[in-house]
Amino acid sequence: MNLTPLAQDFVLHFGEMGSRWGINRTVGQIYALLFVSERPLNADEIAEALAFSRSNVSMGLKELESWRLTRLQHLPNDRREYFSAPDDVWAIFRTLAEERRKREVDPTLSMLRGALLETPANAEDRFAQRRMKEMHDLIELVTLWFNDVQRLEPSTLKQLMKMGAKVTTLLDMKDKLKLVATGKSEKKS
Amino acid sequence: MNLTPLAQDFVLHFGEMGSRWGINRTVGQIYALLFVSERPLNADEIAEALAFSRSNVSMGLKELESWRLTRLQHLPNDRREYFSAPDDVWAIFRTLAEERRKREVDPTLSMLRGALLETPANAEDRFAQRRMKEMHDLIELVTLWFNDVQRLEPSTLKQLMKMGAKVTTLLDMKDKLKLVATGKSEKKS
DNA sequence: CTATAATTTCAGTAATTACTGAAAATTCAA
DNA sequence: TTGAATTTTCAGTAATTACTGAAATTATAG
Repeated sequence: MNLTPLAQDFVLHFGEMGSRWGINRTVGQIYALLFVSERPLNADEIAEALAFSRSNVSMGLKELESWRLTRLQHLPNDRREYFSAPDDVWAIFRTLAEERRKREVDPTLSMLRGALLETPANAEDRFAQRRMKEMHDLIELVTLWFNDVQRLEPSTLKQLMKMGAKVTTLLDMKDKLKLVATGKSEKKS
Repeated sequence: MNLTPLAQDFVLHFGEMGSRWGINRTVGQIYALLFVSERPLNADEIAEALAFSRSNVSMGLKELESWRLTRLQHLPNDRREYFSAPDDVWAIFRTLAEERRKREVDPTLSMLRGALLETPANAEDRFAQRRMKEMHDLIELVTLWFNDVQRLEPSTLKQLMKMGAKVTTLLDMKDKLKLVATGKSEKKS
């Protein structure tokens, strides 16, 4: 199996990017390869295409499985395992986000909650706790929001994102309607 | 300068988290320390508090400066430089996101655009390009959206996030109003 | 079962990244 | 200017992380 220059570039770029996001370079490359590959690949094909040892590929695939980012299947009359990336790019990003939340965000939130329950030893601690509270509240807000919107239909989500900051016009509209309904006149901002 | 157990835990946790997000552990610790510190700190204080060499702190602070995450100031009658984290947690997250976009997302988008302009060598390339297009479009959509909403007032943003998926009710409302305005009756979904 | 194909594990090694101390460079008060 | 204080640089080393090949394990066709 030989990579075309096009696939080559993509794979190398994602290896690089992966390593900037705390993902092992080879794992990034393996996933990039699966992502652009039309048919599922077995470990030997991956090893050959990327020139990694078979054992390295095995570990990389294990890692990807632990992130729930791969699909595993079997082909008729072939004992080997074939791997692929999900068809839906949105699903991939969502899984990645969910998994990072579980591994990094949730533990951080509980560390912060624990710290906020401690009795501050002095003025510095009191200040530190105030800061931790700010961080906790921000992370929690974003997490809850994310949890909420990730359940939306991708089409709805796309529609919302395309509106961007214009969603605020909807907020304004809502407020105006409310004012009309209650018979109050609009306030000046 | 001696860290209380409270600050200690926080600092160690963020060192750990940093390293999972592609940020050097000591840089994460330095920033965590600045974040929970009420007054700005100089490099020697940081080095002592975290038991790093002075040169390591120097490099860490340089790194943080390159991310635009620190404020640098001088105290009266003191030649040393004092560092602090911005007061506003939202601002910190926004800066981090902006900087990551500049360093990782934008280069990825241009790599993808370049790849999409190439003439595919074969069927595999054609498929790969289709996948890259999907990824490109998703990243672009999210980036534009982010760019858009980050300009909102933090209070507006908070209000929107608290609504979460309920923003869709606003969308529905908008659609209904439009239908009323154009004299059409509501369709069944 | 048995033989073989496929996968995983893991100890050893390679490669990378992080850190230090010493020296160089810079800054600034006098 | 000068020289002490401060910061930065960087070569060398330490620590960590990644990778490999050989051996062990697991799976399955016959």
